[in-house]
Amino acid sequence: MDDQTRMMSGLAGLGGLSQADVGDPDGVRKSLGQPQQDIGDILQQIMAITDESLDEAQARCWQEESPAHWGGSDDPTEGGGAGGGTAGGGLPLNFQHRKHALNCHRMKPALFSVLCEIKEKTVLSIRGVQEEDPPDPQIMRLDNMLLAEGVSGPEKGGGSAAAAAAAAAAGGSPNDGSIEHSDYRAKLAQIRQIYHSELEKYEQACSEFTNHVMNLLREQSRTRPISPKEIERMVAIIHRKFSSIQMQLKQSTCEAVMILRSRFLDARRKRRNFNKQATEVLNEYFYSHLSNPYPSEEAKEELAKKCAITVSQVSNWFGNKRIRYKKNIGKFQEEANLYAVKTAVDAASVSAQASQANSPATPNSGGYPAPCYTPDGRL
DNA sequence: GATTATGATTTTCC
DNA sequence: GGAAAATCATAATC
Repeated sequence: MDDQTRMMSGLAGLGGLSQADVGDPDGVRKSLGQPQQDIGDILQQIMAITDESLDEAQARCWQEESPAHWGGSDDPTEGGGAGGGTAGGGLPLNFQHRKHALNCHRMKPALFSVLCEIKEKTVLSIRGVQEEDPPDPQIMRLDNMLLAEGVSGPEKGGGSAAAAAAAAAAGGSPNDGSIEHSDYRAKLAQIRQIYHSELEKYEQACSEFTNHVMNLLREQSRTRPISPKEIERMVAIIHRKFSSIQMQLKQSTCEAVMILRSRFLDARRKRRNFNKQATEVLNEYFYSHLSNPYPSEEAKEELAKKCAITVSQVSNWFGNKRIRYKKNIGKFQEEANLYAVKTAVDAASVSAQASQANSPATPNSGGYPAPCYTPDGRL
């Protein structure tokens, strides 16, 4: 059954109602001029009003209607009949009257529901497919990032968690209490504040605009068929528009956090010398394994634990030490002698077996360490 | 303030 | 991918 047939059959069903069923408010009788208004005529009236623009209607009514008809109206919404015969909006009274009569008609909701149904199944059904968008992955990424950085969601002490993570990543202690750390927190809190303030503004504007549009559509739904579903769709469209603005805000915030974070990490590059004990442990290992100063992963972990530094710091230290020793053996000779003696003393105090266990590769224990190169030119 | 020492990063090589 | 080599950046020393 096509829409037109369905509409007509629906209307035919409505037409079968008795006058008592339909009712007949006085206003309608007066305005339509017939005690038993045919349903088709009502439909025609509706179509006439809804199809034509206000300007067209106004122009037509001004031409068609004689001034004698402009006398007055029982429509309280009109501006009264005296002095000119037009309603508040400048529309002829007849036009206003007819509209009001239709609004009051008991059949209007049924007719409008049929029209809404037709409308729903034609134009809106096409849009409906496009409107069911999945959540935007970009927004999800931005949201996750803002959440992780402590900008959105519950406050993490001004982003101290992120700062701690950044500090840990840089190999430093998160409890440094450095100036950079507090600066980072303060600036992140500032970004957070601006973000929330702007977000609130957007949400408020969105809410206000949505309400405005909803009221407008509800008002218009008195004179043209607008289903609640259509209003919902319109609201969804508005929300999508505002969410695209929100995405820009989120992007800007993410960029600001990234810049701040990179500055913070740069600041963390400020190196701090390892403490004396850590340097001693590392040097001891280096000079006692001078023939093969390449600690295994296990040895690195052990050294890192002993020195309270990270494994990568141990790797860095050995990398630097190897290259610098190789470049200037003479300069390091004294230091090498010192640690050789120390190692010898230590070795004497512990069992030879323990000494072996401590040195997976053949250690240069005892004697003066001398540079030793591997065939490929390495130490 | 210049110099040196040293931890970290980047580039290059195998 | 790991190590060497070069380089950067800052702490420490004079």
